[in-house]
Amino acid sequence: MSTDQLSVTFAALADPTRRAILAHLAQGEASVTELAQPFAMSLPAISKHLKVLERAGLVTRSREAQWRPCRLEAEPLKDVDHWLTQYRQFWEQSFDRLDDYLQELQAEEKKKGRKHKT
Amino acid sequence: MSTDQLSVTFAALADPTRRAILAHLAQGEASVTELAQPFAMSLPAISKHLKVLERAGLVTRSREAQWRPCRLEAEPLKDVDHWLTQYRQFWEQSFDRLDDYLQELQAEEKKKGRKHKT
DNA sequence: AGTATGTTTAACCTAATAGTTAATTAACTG
DNA sequence: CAGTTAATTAACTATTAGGTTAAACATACT
Repeated sequence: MSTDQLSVTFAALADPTRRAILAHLAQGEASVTELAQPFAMSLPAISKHLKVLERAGLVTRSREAQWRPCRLEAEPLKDVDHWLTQYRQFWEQSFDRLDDYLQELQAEEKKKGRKHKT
Repeated sequence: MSTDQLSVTFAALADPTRRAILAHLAQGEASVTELAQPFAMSLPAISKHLKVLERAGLVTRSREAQWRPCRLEAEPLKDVDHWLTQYRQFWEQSFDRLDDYLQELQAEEKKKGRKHKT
């Protein structure tokens, strides 16, 4: 796996168990066993998933007696949201065909360029 | 890897080479060799990356002589954007402390519940 | 037909993921 | 101190990811 922040975040999100854990944490803090409860999966497996989320900065943990309460951290998700902005035009253009037209124009340019070279 | 659509999309995005390819395609269609050019990587490697993007629905390809022009498809990114909405409150709440307060309240509830059980 | 260009497939390697069970650590309880 | 609860670590397994080189395939050009 790549080690840049965005790659680590996307990789962490690429698992339904981990996304379900985040959804749970969106309701507030929770302990590891609480988070594990909905899954047909051993506790160590959940522990590993939490470590992945933690490495991605999506979860932080405190200590409280023998519990490690987990808490959602949204910062990496904000980064994903920001990364997405460069593509928003591609699904928001439907009501305004200009961007679409510009894209096709560029595609045409490319095609012509290639043919000249060949 | 999980096979649900969102997992496949996130997994596809979890690689800087593939994200760079998407960024390139945001400028318009491109052939495989054109896409490969910026990378110190063999053509088959790029071909594999494209297959991953294609499986995720982020790229479609047509045929034109011996070229397979690749085109960006934004639909899966739109899905990611939609998935993100359930977390937007967590980074947009800064100017309005109410959500924050509610979250802490919930965390407190959880804590109390646990202590009663134990 | 033969050659050049663009792309994919095959076969292989290495490292990382996602899971398991069993053992260990940590903290509280009686 | 002995026992219980919460969570992690260790050791192992199977699968997948991401890369390589060499060979094959597809189309166009002369």
